[in-house]
Amino acid sequence: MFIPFHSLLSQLSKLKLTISRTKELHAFVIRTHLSRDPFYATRVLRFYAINDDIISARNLFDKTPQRSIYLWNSLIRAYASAHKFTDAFFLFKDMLYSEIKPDNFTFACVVRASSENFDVHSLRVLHGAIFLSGLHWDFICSSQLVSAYSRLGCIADASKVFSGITDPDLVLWNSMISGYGCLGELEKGLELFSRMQKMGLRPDEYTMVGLIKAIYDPSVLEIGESIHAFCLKLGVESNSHITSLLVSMYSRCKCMGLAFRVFECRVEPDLVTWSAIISGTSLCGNSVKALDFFREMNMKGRKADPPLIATVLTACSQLATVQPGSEIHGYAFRHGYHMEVMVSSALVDMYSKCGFLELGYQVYKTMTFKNIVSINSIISSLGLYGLASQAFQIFEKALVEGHKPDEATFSALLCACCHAGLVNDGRKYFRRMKDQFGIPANTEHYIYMVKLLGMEGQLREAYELIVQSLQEPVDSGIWGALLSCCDAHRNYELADIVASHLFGNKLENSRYKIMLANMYASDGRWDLVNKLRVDLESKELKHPGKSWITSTKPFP
DNA sequence: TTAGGGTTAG
Repeated sequence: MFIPFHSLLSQLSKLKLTISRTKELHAFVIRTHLSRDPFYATRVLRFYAINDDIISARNLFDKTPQRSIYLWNSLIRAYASAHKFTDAFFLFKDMLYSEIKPDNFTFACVVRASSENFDVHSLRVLHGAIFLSGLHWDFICSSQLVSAYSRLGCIADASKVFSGITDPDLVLWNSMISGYGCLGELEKGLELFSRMQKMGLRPDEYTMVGLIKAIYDPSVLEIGESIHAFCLKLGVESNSHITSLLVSMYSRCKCMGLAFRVFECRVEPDLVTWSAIISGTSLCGNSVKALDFFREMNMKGRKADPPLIATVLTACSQLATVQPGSEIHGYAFRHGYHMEVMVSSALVDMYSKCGFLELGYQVYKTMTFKNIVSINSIISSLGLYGLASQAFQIFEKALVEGHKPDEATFSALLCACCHAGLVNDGRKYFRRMKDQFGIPANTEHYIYMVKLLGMEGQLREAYELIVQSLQEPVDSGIWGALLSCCDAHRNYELADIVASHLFGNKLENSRYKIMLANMYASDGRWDLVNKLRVDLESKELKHPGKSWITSTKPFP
């Protein structure tokens, strides 16, 4: 039968085919010398890229003497989307030495690649090159710069790029709002949201995604509900991204009633939305119900993919029994997903949290492909069991094998140090993280360090570490950890200093106030205890009578 | 006058 290839050619660059059909078309392209035409060369190259045949794409590129900017950009993009970042950057460098100069789309592509490769250094170099090319006014370049800086947590840089644009378009506003959203900077996101509307721009689903992400906990539930209402007004609530994000948002706000309602409005939820309801339910402490959702999904004939299996395994790891988790292991095996790195890492985590470290270690050992996620999960597991030295060995071996540690690796290592009480090793890893790997310490790292130093009674050192290394306002969790140490060591002098930081930056909450009140009570400072009690009771907190005071000293 | 390329979810 005649294969109507000519009819396929018009949509060649968007065509995803079966392997045999791809081979046929490949043969056709060679037979007809189609790729010698500069226009078709690009289309064919993109066709190869979309069909995961990057080698043919490269061959075609090499054999095309007259390369247009389209051809260059298409191959750079093909490498970047295949996460072959080194190849993408090498090709970009070749381009700089060729007669074709990069345009705004080339820069947008490599900027995105540098952020996906977590490479801040390259990003800054590219930003400089964009500036020198005079492309910093371009919307396509600048929106990508805003997104890339935000993805890497450099929100100040993102904001600087954004403010440099006089009349930003919708995509630029959305990129900036999304950047703030990822960091939970709700106020700033809302401010931009209001400003863009004053400028006459109508928000769209991307805008709403950015805002929903900024709703981090129950204290801002009401704002979340207003954002939800705005989605209804815009008519974007049935968008699958919006649905799944609303489910996650209500779960973070511990408001499962609303999460279920959003979920039920969806006739055919996609896998991401199923995943959101499963992880949300589990996050709110009901892993049994989370597994019921998984069963329901299967009854409806939906087949889970590796990320969804990993989510279900995380729910299983919250249970006291290993049986559901091992059943999911069987499910993954039957569907051929047990060797997927995402699934195996979740299995390691699940088995160790359910009390079967040995089974988790077996899974880890049999993994054919390991990445930093799986390495982090075995380090965490070993740490959890107090086997710090084995965790350290895995870490060193991973370095030798060329793995690049990330912030979660150091969280796992510091956690292992905490469980084993290894203060000096903790200090050492904390230092190496910054000096050797250039990873800035995050809130979690500081909390582990505070706990570790607290164990040895080195409270001053912990305090100095916080004030020297972080800019105000320090995340309240770090001060909270130090406050607990002050309580344990009865260091009321330092507790006062910590309290002044907390109150000075409006970071105090009822938990810290109760902790402080107990310390003041133990210290006999009843005037301060009463002041805090009045404050707590005025906020109608449910702490009847004096029961929140646990001090052993008598209340006068 | 043929081409594509910038912001979203687990």
